[in-house]
Amino acid sequence: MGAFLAMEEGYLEKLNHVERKKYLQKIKIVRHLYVKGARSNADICNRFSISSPTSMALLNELMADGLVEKQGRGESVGGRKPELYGLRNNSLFVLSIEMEKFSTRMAIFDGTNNNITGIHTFPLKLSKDLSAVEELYQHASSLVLSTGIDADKLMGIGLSMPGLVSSREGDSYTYLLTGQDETPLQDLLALRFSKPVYIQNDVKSITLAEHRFGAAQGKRDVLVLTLDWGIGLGIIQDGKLRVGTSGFAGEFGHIPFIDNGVLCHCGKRGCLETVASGSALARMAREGLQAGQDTLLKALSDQEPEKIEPQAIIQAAHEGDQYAINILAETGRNLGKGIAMLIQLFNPELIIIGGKMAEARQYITTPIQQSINTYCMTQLRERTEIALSKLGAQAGILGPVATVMERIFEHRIESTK
Amino acid sequence: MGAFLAMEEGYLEKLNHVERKKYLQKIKIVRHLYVKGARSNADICNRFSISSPTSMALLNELMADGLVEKQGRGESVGGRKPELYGLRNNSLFVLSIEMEKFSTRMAIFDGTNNNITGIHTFPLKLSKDLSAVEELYQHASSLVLSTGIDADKLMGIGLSMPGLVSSREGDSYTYLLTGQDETPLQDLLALRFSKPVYIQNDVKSITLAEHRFGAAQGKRDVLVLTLDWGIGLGIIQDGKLRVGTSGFAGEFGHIPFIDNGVLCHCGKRGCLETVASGSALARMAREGLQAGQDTLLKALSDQEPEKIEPQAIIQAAHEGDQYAINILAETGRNLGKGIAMLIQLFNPELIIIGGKMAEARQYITTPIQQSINTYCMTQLRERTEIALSKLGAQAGILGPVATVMERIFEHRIESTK
DNA sequence: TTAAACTTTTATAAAAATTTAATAAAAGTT
DNA sequence: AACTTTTATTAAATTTTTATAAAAGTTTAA
Repeated sequence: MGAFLAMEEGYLEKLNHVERKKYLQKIKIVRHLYVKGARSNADICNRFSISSPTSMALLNELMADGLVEKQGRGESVGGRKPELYGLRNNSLFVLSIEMEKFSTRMAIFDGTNNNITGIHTFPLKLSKDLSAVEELYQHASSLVLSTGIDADKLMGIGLSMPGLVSSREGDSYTYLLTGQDETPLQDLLALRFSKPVYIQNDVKSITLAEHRFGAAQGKRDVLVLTLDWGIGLGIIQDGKLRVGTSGFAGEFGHIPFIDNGVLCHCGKRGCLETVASGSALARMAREGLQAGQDTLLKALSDQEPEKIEPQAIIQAAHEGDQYAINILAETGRNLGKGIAMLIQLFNPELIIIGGKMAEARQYITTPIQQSINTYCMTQLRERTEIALSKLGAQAGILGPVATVMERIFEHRIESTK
Repeated sequence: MGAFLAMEEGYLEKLNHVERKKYLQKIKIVRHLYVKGARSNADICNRFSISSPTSMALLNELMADGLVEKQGRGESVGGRKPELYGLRNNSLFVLSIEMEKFSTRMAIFDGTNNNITGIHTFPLKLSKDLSAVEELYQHASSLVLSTGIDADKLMGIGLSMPGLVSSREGDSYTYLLTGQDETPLQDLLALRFSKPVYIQNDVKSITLAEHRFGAAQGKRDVLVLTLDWGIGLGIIQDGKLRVGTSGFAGEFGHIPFIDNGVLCHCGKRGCLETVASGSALARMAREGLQAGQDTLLKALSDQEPEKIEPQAIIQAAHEGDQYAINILAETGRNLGKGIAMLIQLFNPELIIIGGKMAEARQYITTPIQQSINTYCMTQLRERTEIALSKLGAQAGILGPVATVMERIFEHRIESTK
C-alpha cells in the first residue's frame, strides 16, 4: 500500500497514460469506498461506467496493494449474494487538529471515521509567529506513537483554525504567518510531518463535517451557522463547499447591520456580530445588570461582573429566567433578520445552527423563525428548513477529518490529469 | 447530422455501452468546439485524455455527420502547422427569446454566436395565463421561416423571463403558470416547438451571458448586478451559475435593509430595492420636486409629473444637474452598502454592474465604491474588482443563447450516463 | 416442502476498441 | 542544407468490452 497511496516525489511522472488512468480509477474507487463504505463489484461498475472484468481487475489490484479487502456478502436482490469490497480496517488513518485561539485539540480517526484516540487537548496558543509548528509536530508524533499505528498508514492531516484561511493556497492570513512569497503554512507543515496537510478555516471545516457526517448529509444547498462569541457561516452549494475567490467567503458576522452601532472588534461599527452573537448577548446582559435588571444572572455577576459567558445566560433561560429569555430573543430576532437575507441570497434547502449558542434551542430558534417569517419572501422561506446541529461539539474535531476526505483524493486526481 | 444531434425518442436507449460512450465523447467535442471555437486534433487529445488516432477517428465521424469541418491551419509552435477542426458554419442555430413584462424580443444566433436576424420585438405581454405560448410559437416560426434555415439545424431555444423561475424543473412560478402537477412550461414549449427549450430567470440568464461573452469570461467567482426598476443578482461560484435549491437564489433586491421603511411592491417594508433601485431613484426625484428642489428635472415633471424615469435623471446628472447627481449618489451609497454585504458573503473576484442604471457610470460607481470602503473588510474588498457591464443592452438577448449553450450539451451528457 | 424456473454474481474466452510505438510528411529553426 | 519539432497515419500491443457459462441465491408453483 505504501507504494500506491503514498505518491512519492516523481511517482506519477513515471507512469504512462494508461497507468495514470488506472491509478486515477483506483484512487476514485478508494474514495468511493471511503465515503460510502463497502460496496459490490456491480456497484463500482455502475458508478464508474466500466465493465465487470475491468472493475474486478482493479479491485484485485487494490486487494494486492493491501488497501481493499472482501468484507462479507451483501443482501441478495434476487440472485447470488454479491461479495462486498471495503477499505481494509486499520489501513487508513487521519490526524485531525483543531486549533482555537487558546487551545488545540487533536485526535486520530480510522478509515471508518471512528475516533481511535479520544480528543487530546493542549494549551497551545494561536499567534502570528510560527513557533507552534514544531510544538504541533511534537504533540502529533507522540500521539501517533502512542497508538502504535504504522506511520505509513497515516493518510493525511487536517488542520482547522479561525480567521482568514485560503485553503487553495494552503495559507492563513491571520495566524502562523509565513510571510509573503514564503512557503505557505500547509506546505511547511507537510514538510515537517512528511504527510499531506490540509488547512481550512474552522467554520468551513465544521460545514464539511455537517455535510459529511451531520444533518446536511446528501443535501446539495446548505448553510451552516456557528454561533459562539462570533458568528460563522459555511456555504454548500450544489453539493460542494464554496469559499469564494480567496477562500474568505462567509464573513456573515461582519456585514453592516446597524447604522452607527456599537464598535465591533473588526474595527467597523454595527456589524451583525454586535447584536446577534454570544458576545452581543453577554454585552446585553452586562448592560441589563448595570441598569438594575432583576435576574438569576445577578448572583454570577456579583462574583465576576466582567465574566458573564453566553452559556450562563442560556443556562438561566433554561431555568426560566425571564430576562435571559428576553435578551436571547432579541439576539435571535436580529440573527433571524440576517438569516432572512441569507435565505434570499442563497435559497438553501437547509440551514444548520451550531455552536454554543445553539444550546439555547427554542429560546433562539423561535425568535429566529419569527424574524424569517417577517423578513423573508414566502416562496423562499417555505422551502427552507432550519435545524439545530446534531454533531454539536463533535463538529470541531470532525471538521479536519472531513477536510482531508474532501481534499486528499481530489489532490491526487488533479495531479493525474 | 439530423440523426446525431437530434436525439430522437429512444435513440440513446438503442446504443450499447461503447456506442453511448462514443456519443458522449462526440457531444463533448462539439461542445468544446462550440465554446472555444476551432481547435487542433492535439488540443482535443489533451483536453479529453484520448490518443491521437482515437480523437482523429471521432473527428472524422463528426465530419461525416456534417457537424464539423476543417477550418484551415493553425499557428505552428515549432513544427508542422496543425489542421484546425471547427463546427460547420450554418450547421447550428439557437433561437433566443427574451420576455419582459410588456414586450418580447427574439433573435436567431448562429454557431459562432452571431445574431443573424437582428432583434425582433413584439408587444407580447407576460401574464399568468398560457395564451402566450401559441403566440410565441407563431412569431418564432415565421422568424425561422424568414431566414430560410433548415428547421433541423435549430439546436434549441432559450427563453428568459422575470420572476421566480426554477430552471431545473423548467417552470416559472410567476408567469405563464401551468398549474401544479401539470407539464412544466419548458416541456410544454418543447412539445409545441419540437425542440429542446430552456427557460431561465432574466437576471440569471444575463449573468450567463456576462460569463460567456462579457467581462466575466474565464472568471470563477463573479456577481452580476442588474439595476433597472428593480435590483437583480446573478451568482457565479467556481465557474458555474448557482441558483440554490429551488432556483430562486439571488433575491438581493428584497433583503431587509431599512427598519420601518417604504412599502415595497413585494409586500414587505424597507427592502433594499426601496432605497437603491431605479424606482427608488424616481421616487426620490418626485419627492424632491414636490419639496421644491431646483433641478433640470422640473421641466420634465411639469409635463408628466408621474412619469419621471431613471434614465431622465441619469441624463440630467450627465448634464451636470446637482440634484440628480445627489440622489444618484444616495442610491449608490445604499447599493454600495448592500454590495459590501455581498462581498463579505461571496468573496467574488469581480462584480459586474449592468442594467439601465449602469449608464450613470461614475455617478453611481463612485458612491458604491465609497460605501464598500466604509462597510467592507479590507482583505475582502481589496480583492474585489467592480466593473460596468460591457455587453449593456445586448446582455438581455445573449442570455438565452448562453443558457442554451450551458444546458443543451449537459442535458445530453446527463442522459448518456 | 421440494423442485423447477428465474436472477444475479462471478469467471473466462473471444471480439472489439484503444493506446503505444514507429514512421513519414510538413513546417520551422539554425 | 541540415536539424529539430510537430502532425498525421499505420501497424502492433494492450486493454476493455461483450458474450457465454457456471455458481449461488430467490421465487414460484406443484
